[in-house]
Amino acid sequence: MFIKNLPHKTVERLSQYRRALLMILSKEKTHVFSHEIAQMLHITPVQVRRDLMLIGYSGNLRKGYDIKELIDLIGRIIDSEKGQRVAVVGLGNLGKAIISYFKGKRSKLAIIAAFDINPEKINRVYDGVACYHINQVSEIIKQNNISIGIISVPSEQAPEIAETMVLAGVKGILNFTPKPLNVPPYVYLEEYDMITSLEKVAFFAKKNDERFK
Amino acid sequence: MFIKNLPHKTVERLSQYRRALLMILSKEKTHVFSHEIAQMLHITPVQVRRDLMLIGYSGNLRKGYDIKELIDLIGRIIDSEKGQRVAVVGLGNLGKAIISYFKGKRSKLAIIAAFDINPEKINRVYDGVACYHINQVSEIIKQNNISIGIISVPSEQAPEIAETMVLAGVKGILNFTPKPLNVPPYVYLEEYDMITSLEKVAFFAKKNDERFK
DNA sequence: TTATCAATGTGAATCAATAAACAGAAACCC
DNA sequence: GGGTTTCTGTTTATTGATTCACATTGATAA
Repeated sequence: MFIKNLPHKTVERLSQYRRALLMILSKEKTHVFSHEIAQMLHITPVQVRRDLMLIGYSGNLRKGYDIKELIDLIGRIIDSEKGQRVAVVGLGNLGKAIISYFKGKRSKLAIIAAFDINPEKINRVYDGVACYHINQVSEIIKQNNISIGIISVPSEQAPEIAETMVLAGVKGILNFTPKPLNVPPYVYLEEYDMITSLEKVAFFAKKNDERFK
Repeated sequence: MFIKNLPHKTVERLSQYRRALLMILSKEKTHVFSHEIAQMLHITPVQVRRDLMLIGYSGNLRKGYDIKELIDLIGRIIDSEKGQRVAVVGLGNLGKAIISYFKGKRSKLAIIAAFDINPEKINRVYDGVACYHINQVSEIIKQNNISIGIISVPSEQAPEIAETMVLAGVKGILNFTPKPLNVPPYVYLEEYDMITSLEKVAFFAKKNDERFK
């Protein structure tokens, strides 16, 4: 499946649509309206329809969208056909949280290795994921054809880990440290900065507080 | 300090500018150029200057911006004068990670309480933060005038916790569960969805992989 | 069978964010 | 002291994302 230049925000929402649809799939409904999807995610129905238009999916007038078909289609667009493997570097609280949040969620996207520097963690298995020493990152990534790396080490170590990962061949990095990273253009980088998010919430909370009486 | 309608993205970057500036403050430089800030965060110098323009800060031509002054000004804009208190509900791996990431970072924004349902955690102190039973959320929030809540419980419980928090008077919520929440307009809500982020990275990683041969 | 209704699909308009372009001024150099 | 360089500050243009407005159409009901 190949669609040119899907907007970033649309990709995010497709992931969310799929999750929401999987949740209602059981409920013996076969179809769903754009306004129902919209309500689940607190967005507008137009937004939903536009996104579906972008991926070329048509609903039935008056019946809505076929849930199963849509889940399938989203999968064919955002998943990689032959699957993608993921490694988590840094198995502190955050690393563990990521693994357990993600466990068993997507068959096409699997966390298959973790790395840490703490000897007590190495050669153990957490939630089904084996942990190796951090100096094996390159080796394990190459061996297992891992294409995505998650960085959850202390900030100072992030740039070095990123470089190792890039050299070992990952194609995407999700960085949980507040350290901005530098990667070549053929590697997709997503920064995920908890501290900034919290300060942002604090700012707008304060602002709302002033505005609403 | 009061500036009308700062764009969301600018607020995020201000938080990042401050962090970056605090890091170079030691290095006995007193001034910094827009292109230096830009380089640290991998954005363009124009972006930096525009943001600073929006908060009404002027640099010295040829010398750049006074680091100390700028840190101060950002503080006066994004921090609340009398400080804001934060509670974390759900002290699993993620909750702990948040607390330790945040520890000692900002004096005006302090995590002062955590909540869990596990008796082993209750009445203990993690990284300086006391943990209470989850049914005390409302009470403790009111008592301590906590204005910001972080939700890191399992998804199913998120809506209930959010409602409790809102009723107890929080003004902002940072939601780490993938469950979209419904809050009144006077409460600022930020959704922070790790699974979507990872799927997004996977999508663009795949796409890059196809594009760059 | 015709009118009405309730949904989709989409061009055009609006809004938000980023980048480009450039005027202006302090410092520097000769 | 005049010219050049290098930076800021801001206006304008561009790009990206969302919303509006409405044409269209299948189902339903009178």
